[in-house]
Amino acid sequence: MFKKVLVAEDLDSISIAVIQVLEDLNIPTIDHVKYCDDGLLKIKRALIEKEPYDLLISDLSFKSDHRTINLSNGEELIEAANAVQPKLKKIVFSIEDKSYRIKSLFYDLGINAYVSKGRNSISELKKAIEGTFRNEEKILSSDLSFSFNDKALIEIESYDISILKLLAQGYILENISSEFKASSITPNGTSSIEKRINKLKIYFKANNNVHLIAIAKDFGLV
Amino acid sequence: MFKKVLVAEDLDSISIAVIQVLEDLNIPTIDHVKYCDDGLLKIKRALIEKEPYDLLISDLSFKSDHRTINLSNGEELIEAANAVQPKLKKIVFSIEDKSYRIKSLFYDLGINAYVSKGRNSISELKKAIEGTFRNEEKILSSDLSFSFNDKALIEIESYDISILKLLAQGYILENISSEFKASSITPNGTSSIEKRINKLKIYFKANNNVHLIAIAKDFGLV
DNA sequence: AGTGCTTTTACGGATTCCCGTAAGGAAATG
DNA sequence: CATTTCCTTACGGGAATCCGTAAAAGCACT
Repeated sequence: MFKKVLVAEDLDSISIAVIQVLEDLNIPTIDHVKYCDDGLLKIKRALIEKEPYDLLISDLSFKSDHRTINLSNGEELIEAANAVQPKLKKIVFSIEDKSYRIKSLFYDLGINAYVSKGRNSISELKKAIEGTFRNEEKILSSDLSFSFNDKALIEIESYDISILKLLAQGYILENISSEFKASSITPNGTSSIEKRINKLKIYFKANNNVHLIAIAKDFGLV
Repeated sequence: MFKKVLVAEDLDSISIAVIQVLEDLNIPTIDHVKYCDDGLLKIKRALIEKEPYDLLISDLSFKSDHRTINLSNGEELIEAANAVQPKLKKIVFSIEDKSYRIKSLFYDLGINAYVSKGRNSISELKKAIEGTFRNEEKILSSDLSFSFNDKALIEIESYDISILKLLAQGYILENISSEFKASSITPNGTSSIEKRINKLKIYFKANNNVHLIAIAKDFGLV
């Protein structure tokens, strides 16, 4: 079993349970951080001391408070961890259950398992840790209803997300167009962007832009 | 100290910690439900058996799954509980930190304490339980930065929320107007509604309706 | 080059939003 | 009862959207 595990989780009410799982699995070294920045520091230090972590278990969203921080969420922590220790195994333990966001964790950040916080997530977490140790790939907790074969949400790509993000910030078509030109994102004609928004509206069954953004917010796309 | 406490919390990873707090306080009877419906049933049954609960500790958001349910969140559970046992003491333990929503819990649902899930919420929860037992009023966990004297968000009233909700559902001004007429909500002229939306846009510094809804979603108003 | 195909961009009319001004009505004041 | 004030509603012009059509550009293939 794993020898050294790092837990990144801000809510004390949850970290207690996670650590308990790790203790049940007889893992000798268990470290816990409440801020992403501290997590990265610990990973770096462990590498320097030639005693690197075997596994990172991280939440996605972290509350902000008085402290000024560099890494504000689990995605950023994992990305930073990948930069210094690419082979580190990673399990995400979060409330998020939107397939779009979870898929990108596997494809873009190379995580090994995703466990959704739910009514039986402790046993799911245990299974995921064991599966990750046996080098199983793309482990999903069983309460998640989608599979990696679903085509549906893969087609929403980062281009669409960019549009939705700017719309949600109050940009009008023309602003988005010039913003895209400035960032050399194509297509960037107002008309093309308009068409794309139209597709999104059809896809999400939205009556208008306002409705579309409300839905996108619900899906956690922005 | 309290004799009989009910915990309504769906996430197993959190309920473990909450129950541990209650055990530390030597509370003889601790019950735990993962669904709001079950919570109401237990409250009713305890009343019938003449052994009612002293305290309800409830989360706000509950995940939906295969099960069909009547009460879908903590607000509804508390409302239902108030109907059958008005004097029941109530503590809400949730991740929510938007002042608007928290205030309405105190004013509309008469809860005794609100504890925000955070980095030190276990000790905050303990303090809140003790304070509630001593009949202290309107207890807020200390990481929440607002106070009940803030005027700011009180002025957003249910009329505004109705408008925002309908906007988020893709209604145009005219639809909202007729919807309000049908529900006999006044004012209901398109022009008045328009003006009110305008005020909201100024208040939230929104460029347009799309932006406004994005902000409203962030504030948890819809 | 030339052809067919797709993607991108351009344009125009209808609808809706945006925003200022003003008319109409109810309550309050004197 | 007249006047003021506040609230609601009406109206109009300009801006942004919605939605369809068509031209222009890019690309693969021959």
